[in-house]
Amino acid sequence: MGAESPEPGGGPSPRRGRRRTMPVEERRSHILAAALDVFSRQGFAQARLDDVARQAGIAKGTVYLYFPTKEALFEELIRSAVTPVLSQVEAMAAAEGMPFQVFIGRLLETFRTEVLGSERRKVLQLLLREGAQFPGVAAFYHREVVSGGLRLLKGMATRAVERGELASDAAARFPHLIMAPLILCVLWEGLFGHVEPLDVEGLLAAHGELLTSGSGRRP
Amino acid sequence: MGAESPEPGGGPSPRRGRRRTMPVEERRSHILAAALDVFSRQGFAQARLDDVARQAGIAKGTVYLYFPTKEALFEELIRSAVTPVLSQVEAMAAAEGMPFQVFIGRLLETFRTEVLGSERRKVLQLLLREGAQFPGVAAFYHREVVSGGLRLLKGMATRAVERGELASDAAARFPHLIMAPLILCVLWEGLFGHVEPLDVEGLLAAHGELLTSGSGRRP
Amino acid sequence: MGAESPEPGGGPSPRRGRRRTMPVEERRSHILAAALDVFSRQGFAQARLDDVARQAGIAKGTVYLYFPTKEALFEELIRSAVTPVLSQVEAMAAAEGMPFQVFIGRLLETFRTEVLGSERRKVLQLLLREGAQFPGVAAFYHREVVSGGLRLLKGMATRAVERGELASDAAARFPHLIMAPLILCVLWEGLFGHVEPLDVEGLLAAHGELLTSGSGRRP
Amino acid sequence: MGAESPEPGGGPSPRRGRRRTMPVEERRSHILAAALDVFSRQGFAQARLDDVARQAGIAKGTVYLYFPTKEALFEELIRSAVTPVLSQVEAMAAAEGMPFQVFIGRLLETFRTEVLGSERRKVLQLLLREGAQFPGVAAFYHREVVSGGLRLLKGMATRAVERGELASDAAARFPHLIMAPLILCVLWEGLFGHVEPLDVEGLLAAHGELLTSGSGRRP
DNA sequence: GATGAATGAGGATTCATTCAT
DNA sequence: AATGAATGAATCCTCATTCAT
Repeated sequence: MGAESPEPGGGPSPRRGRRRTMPVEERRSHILAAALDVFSRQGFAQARLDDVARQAGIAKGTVYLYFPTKEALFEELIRSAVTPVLSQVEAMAAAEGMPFQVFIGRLLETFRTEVLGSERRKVLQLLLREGAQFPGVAAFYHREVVSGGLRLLKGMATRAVERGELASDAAARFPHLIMAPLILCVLWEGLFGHVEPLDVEGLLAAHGELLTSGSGRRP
Repeated sequence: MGAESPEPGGGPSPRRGRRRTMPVEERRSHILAAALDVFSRQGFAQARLDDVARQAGIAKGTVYLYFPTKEALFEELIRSAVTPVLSQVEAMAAAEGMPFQVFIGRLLETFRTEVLGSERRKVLQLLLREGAQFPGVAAFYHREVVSGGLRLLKGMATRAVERGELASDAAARFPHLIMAPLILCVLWEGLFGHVEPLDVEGLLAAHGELLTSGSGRRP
Repeated sequence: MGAESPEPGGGPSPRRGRRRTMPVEERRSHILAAALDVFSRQGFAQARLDDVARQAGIAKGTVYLYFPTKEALFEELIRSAVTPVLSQVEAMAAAEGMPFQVFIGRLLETFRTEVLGSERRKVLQLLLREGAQFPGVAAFYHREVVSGGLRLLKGMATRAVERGELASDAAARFPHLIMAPLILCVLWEGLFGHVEPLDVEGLLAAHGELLTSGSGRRP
Repeated sequence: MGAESPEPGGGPSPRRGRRRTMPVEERRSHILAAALDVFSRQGFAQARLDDVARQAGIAKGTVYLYFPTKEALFEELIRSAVTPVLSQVEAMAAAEGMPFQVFIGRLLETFRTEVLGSERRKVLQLLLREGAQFPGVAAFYHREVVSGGLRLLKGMATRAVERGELASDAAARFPHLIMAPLILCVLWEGLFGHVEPLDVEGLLAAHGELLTSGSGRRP
């Protein structure tokens, strides 16, 4: 009757959590890193934003100060991890006169250290697993990475064929073939890594061998 | 699975007089087929049992008469789709004296029609996407399919090297390389198929070419 | 590792609640009645669907089998309580030759018993309080009740003026004036009812008096 | 805004040198004005303190320097808008010998310009909509405005009856009847204003006519 | 066996309130 | 005093699972 509040028992209670203010971009990265970890471990749908927050050392609601929805967080995750990879390979490819065999060797090595051996592996796994549910992300990734990457590889392979470094133009026509085993490594690690670890180094070496097996100028 | 349980309510069950709308196994397959379709379109977590039931033309509760949980349904899905594929390739490999190049050609062709061009494609996509969340299923698949498949390919490739059909033993050491582009095709279709369709036939042909490029006895 | 489930601790637990199946329409009404009660006591925004469910004696999720959203529930609430009232007054007005004073008396009496003294009072209170937040509902109510009601009153008042029963055509031009005190009663009950109860009967009688005060044929 | 802050690096704070951007009372009114606008547009529960702050041109936290809770803000809102209205009418009523008809005319006119045509309309709408959720506010409003207002009207009407200016004592017994159409106007504007605008001037004139219809000394 | 209405735990999202700066 | 990032309780809604028929 005389009570002012419509629901006497309700209302938020006092807070206790410690607060740390942090540069916006740094916190953003923290959240993205936590999200990458949680999403890649649990899968997008299974992951709880709560876990992401806890992993990032912040409160649930704080995530929403940086990303409007769970989906947006996922999309940003993929987006933010994209540019660095490609540019590195592009730089590598820019070196004129590099033999195809050397290029492939460096490419595989780069992939091994910069993707398989880093957090980027998780990004790629995430894309491979969840991409079908996020057409926009898949299209973005295709546009920003796949398309350019394949074009670059196609160019290198084509040049190699023209120079007589490659007996077959298979890789020039389908540069996908250069990437396929790399993708396989990423997948294997996620699926069967615990059952039967893969000798990635050996596999990639063998792949390089196969790619350039018919190489050498035929008289 | 649940089909064998006696009347839960007790009392004498007039079991023989009952006519089933459909043989148990047939209904099971219907459910599995529906689940495959729904799961592969929506992803395991996103898929609703309601949709599976509707697609199977039955009531939601009926699914639980055949599979105890959603996860069990998923696991059965993968399990039930496994055996047929392998045996076919094994039969193919059994033919003595078949040149490696021919074997590879048939393998790729079989994969193209029997996997990419069939419902099995969905099974594989599903495994690739969800396998990491189902360690048991992944282990099962590795044990029942991957392991044996790789062993078979390894044997074939090794024989080919011994016969001098292959210049490099790369594929013999890492038969994964034979499968990688096939896996790539399955992935591509799910991820980028709508953005940039893949010339699967061409790619597989190029792959076969590359695999056997150094082949043939050098004079 | 060998566990099948991605999250061993998760998943729903067994249920205990009693279930009662009930004719669909009956259950719908139960929910609407509960919603009316809860919404009118707490206000739409403050009300929890949980409370509505508890009041209806069902589980939270069951509400969603009958109404897609909280808003839809609110809208149905208003919609479902609309038609009966108007038709009753229309029937009353249909009696030819009824003196205006008698009509007004009956109208006020009907409003007192059928609205103020029933659940419809809550519907009206709800509409008055929340209508501004639900333009669709307000428009619906205007179209289905207000508009027709005012037209009816206007007709009656106009006839009364023509017959010389009313000295002033004020009510004929603005039949809203006939309704205003009724609305006031509904508001008062919700706002000040506990502080100072209103003598509704007296007020309505006085209103009727005032409406027809100048009545009687002037020579 | 931030320009006034002293050296953040520490040292003794020269507090006396601080100039406030704005006198406390002025800022309070700004917040109340903003709250009135936001609350009356969105409803109390739906309104966000964030919006109030933005509308007031201050930060969210600043609101809490002036009002302890959202509810307190609402209550102050109603409280602060109360006194001015009543006193004006009281002043008007103080004029001895004013004919009732004239008084009513002025009252309605005052209401039309000072309430319907001003921010006070929003206060009244807010009270009518949310009052039931704030018993304390409703009681306050009843005590400070309604009660006194009705007493005043009752007095005027009673005098008019005694003077023979009114044929009926209906309005003297229930001065609510004088207010009812005014309330209706406020409600209508919020509910149906966009669907069917109300001719407020006409309606109020008709109301005045009706109130005094039997008036004038009968010869 | 088959059904599908009912259940209720779970999780994304909101927002009043706090507090370090 | 003012700020606004951070907090986390609260709640709508979903959907795997159950069970009365």
